[in-house]
Amino acid sequence: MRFEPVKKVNSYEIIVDQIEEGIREGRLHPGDRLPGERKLMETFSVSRPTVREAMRVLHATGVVSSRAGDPRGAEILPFTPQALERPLARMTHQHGTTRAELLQFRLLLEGQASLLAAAADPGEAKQRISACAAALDDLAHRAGAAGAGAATDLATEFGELLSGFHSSIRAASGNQLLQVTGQAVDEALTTVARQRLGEEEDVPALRARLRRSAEDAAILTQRIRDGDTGGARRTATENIYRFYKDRLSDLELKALSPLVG
Amino acid sequence: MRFEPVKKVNSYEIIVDQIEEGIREGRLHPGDRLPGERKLMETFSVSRPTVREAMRVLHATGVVSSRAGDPRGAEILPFTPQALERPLARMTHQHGTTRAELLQFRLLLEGQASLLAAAADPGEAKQRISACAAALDDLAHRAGAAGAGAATDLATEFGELLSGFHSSIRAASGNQLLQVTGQAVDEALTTVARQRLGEEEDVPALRARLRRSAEDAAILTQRIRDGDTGGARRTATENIYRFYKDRLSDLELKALSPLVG
DNA sequence: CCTCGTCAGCTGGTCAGACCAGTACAGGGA
DNA sequence: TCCCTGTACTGGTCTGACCAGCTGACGAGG
Repeated sequence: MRFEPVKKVNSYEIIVDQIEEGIREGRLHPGDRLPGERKLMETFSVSRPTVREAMRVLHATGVVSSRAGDPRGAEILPFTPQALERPLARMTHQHGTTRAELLQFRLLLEGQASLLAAAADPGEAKQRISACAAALDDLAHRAGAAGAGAATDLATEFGELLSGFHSSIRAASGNQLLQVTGQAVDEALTTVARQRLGEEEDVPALRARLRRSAEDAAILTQRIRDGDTGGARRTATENIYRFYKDRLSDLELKALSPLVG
Repeated sequence: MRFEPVKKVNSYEIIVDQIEEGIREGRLHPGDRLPGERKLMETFSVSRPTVREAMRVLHATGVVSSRAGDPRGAEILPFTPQALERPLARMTHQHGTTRAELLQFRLLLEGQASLLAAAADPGEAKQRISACAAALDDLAHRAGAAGAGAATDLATEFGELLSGFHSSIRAASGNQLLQVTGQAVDEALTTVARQRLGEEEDVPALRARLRRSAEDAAILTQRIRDGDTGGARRTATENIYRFYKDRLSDLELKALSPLVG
């Protein structure tokens, strides 16, 4: 006979589980309202602090939102990628995850996202990719012609457009997991690594890089529109690899190289 | 002049942020102990319920663990993949993520993990892959010869070994993000989809599938040991694809096919 | 000397009751 | 009709209390 270790279940966990189960099973939908705390303490037969601890957990994990004074009670929120970012960021910092691993994972995801996007049926999602690529191209021309604006502003706008381009590819892949995970990794990288990358860069170099990225994006877009799955994957990984090539250590590049080509 | 929207920060969030920041910046390490709640309410100048709400959040997200009566206070935990499983599972259920997407994501991750494992230097991690493949082979032979045991027991042991095999590959990839994400998706799939898959299966069919999986694992192991990155990726995806081929709808298979080969 | 049961002093878990600031909404004033 | 205000709630926070459980020290027994 086998025994099981005694696991004590705190009261708040029971409440959290019941509410999350209600959401999972479709009895509670985003936008629905939970009863007030004083009502909940009756239905669960616990005191208000216990109810509050449960609500705190649901609040902190992005399941519900509540405002003081709102007589409609806490609102059930739709899922957000942000819910994944917290643990991802924690893992990155605490678990000894290096920047190289983060980049490697990103390269891997973007490559597969491009492949799936190429395999997907043409439609609105693919048009958004083209629009994002066009916006990048537009910025590249504007920056080259006018030459106005500080380097940091240009770099920021550039980064946002590039991020949006990749986001549109992930969206076109048709896989929400890929989409959300990619977004979380993307933002984690922004937070973690941006300060050490591309800070000290003069304007001409930035413009050159911008032009190159715009061209790369155009090529990748074409591959995806052509439905060239293998080519899209290869182009996406090569683009990102080249993007980082001059600014990473040999050790970090070595981690990325197996995924290229 | 630009104004910012008023964001009300609850007291507990300040405490949570401070503790998480301490962990991020290396002032608090896993295994360290936090002061008791009554001590914390002094240092943060708040009441005990507020401290408790903060501790609840940290407890629920797997950052700390606490037991009643322990005078050493709450313990800071190391990061666990389980922290990602919660939001992943929630996303799967609530955000309309289908089983096809989950499988697609898994196929994608396992393929890339095998590629990276093949690219990695030989070492202890690769030996563990061989050991897991050998264990699968052993079970296949034992099941074929003795024929004892119920089908469910056999299926359970089979599933655990196969899961361990894939886990060892992810570990050998050298990327913790890949490892953790893969594990989370794996377990999410187990929870979500197992009841609808492989339930009604007779023993001979199960044995045949077991033998096939053991052979597949052996081939994949060889590719990884040979350092054949492309071959490892292809073999891994094909194996998983064939594993599911007879038990999924055409629509689901169509989602997987772009990743195969 | 070592082992083991006992017990005090703490811990976290839970409760009851209270006050305050903030919100929604109905009803009265313009 | 519109705006304003009051009211009756809400959640946020605090105080104070009790209980069950753990740890570690102490002392009885070997």
